[in-house]
Amino acid sequence: MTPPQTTVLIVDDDASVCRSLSRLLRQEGMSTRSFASAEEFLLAPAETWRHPACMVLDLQMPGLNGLELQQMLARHPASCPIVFISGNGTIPATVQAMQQGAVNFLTKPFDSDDLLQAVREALEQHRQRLKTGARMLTVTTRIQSLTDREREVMAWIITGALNKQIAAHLGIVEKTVKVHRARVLEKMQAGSVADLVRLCEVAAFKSAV
Amino acid sequence: MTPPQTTVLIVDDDASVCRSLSRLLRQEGMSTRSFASAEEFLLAPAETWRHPACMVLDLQMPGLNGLELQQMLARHPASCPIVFISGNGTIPATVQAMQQGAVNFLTKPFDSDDLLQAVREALEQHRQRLKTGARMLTVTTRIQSLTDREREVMAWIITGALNKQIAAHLGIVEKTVKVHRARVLEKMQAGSVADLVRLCEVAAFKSAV
DNA sequence: AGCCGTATTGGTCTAAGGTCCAATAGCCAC
DNA sequence: GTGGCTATTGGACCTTAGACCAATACGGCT
Repeated sequence: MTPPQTTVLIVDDDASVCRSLSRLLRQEGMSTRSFASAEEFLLAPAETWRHPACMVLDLQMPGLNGLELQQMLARHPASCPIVFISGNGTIPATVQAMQQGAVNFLTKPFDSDDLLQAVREALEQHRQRLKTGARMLTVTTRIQSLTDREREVMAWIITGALNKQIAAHLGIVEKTVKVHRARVLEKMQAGSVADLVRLCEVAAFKSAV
Repeated sequence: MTPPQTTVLIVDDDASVCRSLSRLLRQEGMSTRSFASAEEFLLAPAETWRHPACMVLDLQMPGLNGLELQQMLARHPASCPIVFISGNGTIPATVQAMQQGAVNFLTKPFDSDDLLQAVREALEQHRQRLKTGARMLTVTTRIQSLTDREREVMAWIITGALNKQIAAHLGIVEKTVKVHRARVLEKMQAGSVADLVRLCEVAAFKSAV
């Protein structure tokens, strides 16, 4: 009962591994997509890992290896969790992979159930990431819709400063601050200062001080 | 130039490993304490890992092994980061150790520099944990100093509710809410509602709704 | 019984926030 | 230049919040 649009991306230079993995995962209702190398994967459109997805990544491959690909993807904010598989992996490689956020590191031949469990966990992680990412996006979008002045005022509001104090800091009249304040709450879709503070937290918007 | 009171706890059944590790770390200005087994470690007072500290833990030991000890310590909120060392560790063991939060997993014989680097990273992690832990403690202490009613009112305040609305929810008069509100801000040492919201965030104090 | 902490309510007064209204000035683009 | 966006200010009016004072009621503790 895996939800729709659940996709697992398989990167392995061994075509037979890709095939068998693909078969296994499709039996579980997941769709798959295989790549014979890291380079081939990188050429795929970013759209590919938009939906709840994860990767099953081989450690040793000609060209870019799994760890290098992982590093490249780590830079990307919306990259998907990785389950490593390896024929003859080493402990240092395992450590590095895990330190960089891999969900699991399985050695070939691996147990089907182990892989399935790891993939499910990875998918769950990705679902969470997408959720928090989406929330952050909506908030940052709202922040960008503010004018510079409004952002400035907001920075002071979330410090708990009074309108009078904000006015003094900005060299303007209290009345103007009120106007900005009202517009900030409106644009940010915050019903109160408390809401505004929480919104700024999720977007990591820091105050002036 | 390691700061004072930096302690590394070594748990290894091989006395020679304890000795050489101890010598290495002391040369770097850290104090050490060795334990021949997990059981011996557990008998030590919790005070031992109060200060910036970390553990160097052997995977294979008679009695409780390293992973089991790690699991037991994971339950403890103020446990210290762990650097694993192992003579003949496996990849599955490495994965488990890392999934449970280990800083690193080194194989014997390991490079002194690698170990030192891992230990330094572990100490840094512990420092951070202590810091956030201390902050959380002060906040939860303040929350505990509130009366039940005050906590109730605070829960509504951080939703952004007006005094009048809070009064309606609690079936009391607005005036009373004002009194509670003032006392909450005072006891929580929050200069404003914005501060209060942030304090509640770090203590994971959730509102009623 | 008397004291203390807690919860509750009352009043008054000041300061601050929010909501209408309307207006001016600078800047950029069509 | 005209129109639109932005920043700014003004006023009137109402709602809230906060600070000061004081009071009652209940329960636990000495």
